[in-house]
Amino acid sequence: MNPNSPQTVSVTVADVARKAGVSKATAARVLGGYGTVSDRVRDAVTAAARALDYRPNELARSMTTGRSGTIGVVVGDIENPFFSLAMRGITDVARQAGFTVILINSGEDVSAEKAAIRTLIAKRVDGLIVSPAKETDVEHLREVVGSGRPLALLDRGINAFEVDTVIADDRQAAEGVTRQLIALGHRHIAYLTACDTPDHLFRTPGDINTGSVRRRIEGFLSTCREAGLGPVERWIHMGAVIPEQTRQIAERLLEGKDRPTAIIASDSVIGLEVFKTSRAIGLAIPDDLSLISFHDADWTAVTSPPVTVVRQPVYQLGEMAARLLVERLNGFAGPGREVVLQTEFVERASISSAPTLP
Amino acid sequence: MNPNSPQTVSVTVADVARKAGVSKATAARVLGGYGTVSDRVRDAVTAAARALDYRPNELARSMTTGRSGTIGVVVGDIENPFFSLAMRGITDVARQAGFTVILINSGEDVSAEKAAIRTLIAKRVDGLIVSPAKETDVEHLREVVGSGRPLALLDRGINAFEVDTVIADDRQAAEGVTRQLIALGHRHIAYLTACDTPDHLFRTPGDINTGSVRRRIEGFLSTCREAGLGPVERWIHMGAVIPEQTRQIAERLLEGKDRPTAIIASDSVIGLEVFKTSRAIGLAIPDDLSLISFHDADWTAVTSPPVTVVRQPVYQLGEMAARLLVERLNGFAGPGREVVLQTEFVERASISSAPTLP
DNA sequence: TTGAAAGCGATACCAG
DNA sequence: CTGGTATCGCTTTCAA
Repeated sequence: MNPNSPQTVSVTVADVARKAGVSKATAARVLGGYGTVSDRVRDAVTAAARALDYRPNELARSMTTGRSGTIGVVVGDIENPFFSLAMRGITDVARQAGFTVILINSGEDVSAEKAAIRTLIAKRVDGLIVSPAKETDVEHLREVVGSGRPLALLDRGINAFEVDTVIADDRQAAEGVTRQLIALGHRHIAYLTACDTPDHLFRTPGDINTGSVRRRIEGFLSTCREAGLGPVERWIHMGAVIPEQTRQIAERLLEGKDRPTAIIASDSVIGLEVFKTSRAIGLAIPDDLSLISFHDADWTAVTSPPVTVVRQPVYQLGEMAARLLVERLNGFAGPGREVVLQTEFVERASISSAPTLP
Repeated sequence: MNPNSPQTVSVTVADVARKAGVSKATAARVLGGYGTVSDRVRDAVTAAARALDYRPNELARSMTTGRSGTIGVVVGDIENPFFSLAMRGITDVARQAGFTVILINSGEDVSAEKAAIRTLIAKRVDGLIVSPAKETDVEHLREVVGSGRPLALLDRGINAFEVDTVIADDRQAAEGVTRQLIALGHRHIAYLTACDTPDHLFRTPGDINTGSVRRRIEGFLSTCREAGLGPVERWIHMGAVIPEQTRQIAERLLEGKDRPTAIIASDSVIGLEVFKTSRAIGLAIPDDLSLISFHDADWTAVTSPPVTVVRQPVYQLGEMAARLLVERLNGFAGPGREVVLQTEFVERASISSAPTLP
């Protein structure tokens, strides 16, 4: 058969074996690279395989070995630069370790996350990396570990049970920036996040389902309280899910009579929108308003003024999660590990001393 | 068995059948949702499945059906906002159509791309979406269609053989922006791209392996020539792969004696670096230098001045590629289709009349 | 070192 | 409507 002709039906080990004049088992041994075979036979089989353009069927292999060579990844939204960069870290490590990656977006929706995990288990992934949408609803994650598959959590931890977790030191980072703002004389600081509650009101950190954000808010609150500052719970504004909502929140905030002199944005998408809004309103950064954003997105360096940010080691977060998972896949069986990566405070020009308000 | 207990060995149709007191075939029919069964039996099997916490094994299913329910996607770099957004379009369509997505990064390297495709075929993906690193080296893509699997090309076409292709109207877009600059009096316009040749010198569009960029350059060149402008080939600068290289190119260009009065950046990463560099050098945009960038990245709207860009329908590019592929997967067998999506010229404030140079 | 044969977990055809 | 059985392509004992 012409090797270039469209190959409708795939050639199997049996075909190669026949052509090479050996048994199926022997052909499989050289094709699969296991067991021992004589050089003469190896050459014959290899030649036959090449002639027939043999392509191994990984599905069949997985059936018998029980390992699929794939890891499943569930993230909120691959379009988000945070996740796409973390994903790059994951895929790099995975490929190097010989694994392939199946990606599913949850859209930060728990039921979609559950469906995703079901699908991945059905596909018999060897392990999973998940960035859980909610820390309070984790039965499906428990099932994963129950199924015997290793699980690594990305950016958001679940204290409830023992799995490998990789997060950044969000709490300390939040404490640091808050302290900084307070030192500059700010007495009313707003914190904007995409997280939300049914009635859009913040009461306690327990209301926050996203671990990274909850830790930041805890740090923010405790630092404000230590400094004896006002009704800090009311300074936390939720529901900045899409730019339009963020804009509305920012407008209400900045045009109100008791406006904050500083804003902490929980991610770069929010930071960008706050930046735009304050400009639209005519407030000057940093003179009228100080702004600090989490996530060192590329645009933060080119605005006027450039934005002071908390740089998270996003690529490394993904890399480490994959590394921990691969270790498990290779047999490591110790207790769940929690890795906390350091953030970095990048000082630029969007914060200054608090203005003296009327 | 306690349903919460770690389930080391997976339960199969045979187990469910036994528990329900029916044959394997019958249990498989209700579990797989095919064939016909009586209500009584259906209930019994369903109950047994639930009690045993049965999880279907998609691998086994794929073995017999020959369909894996997965599509493979090979992109240059998922970290790049262009690809991550396109990927979002792909995954959205795929999920809705009941497919799952395996993602592999090629790093714009052809040999990695080849390996990726081998892997994906071994995993028996039902179809592939590829953004080919080089248009001149496509034997492996030919093999894909030879294997009987549908293939869709993203952002970069291969005229050589018939597959579905989705691109943007890069050529017209480039013509448009070039015409605009010429109308504003610019007589020396530079084009910066990440594409490269061994000696870093541009000679003909044939040197450009990335289809989208080649088409833009063709449009740029022909428009300049029509206007009777200078040594246009020398206005094309290659090798702006990483920010550092881009900076060097931009510095050399802007500090040279015959400096261009306008720059077209082939993507937003390059545009960002040109913006930074011109500011560092002390050239004012748009008075000293006009800048137009491809890709409407989010930062382009918040700089001072905001940057004029060519907006590409990136999400839709991915969406459409997936849509075409899914159609094939559902049996469509017509000839290869080429879909060209419209770009949009977003006029902001980074271009103006050419300055009168000394 | 090699071969025969038994799975892996589903689907699908053919009888009954 | 239900059951028996061959089959998918590969791995993996177990003997020879």
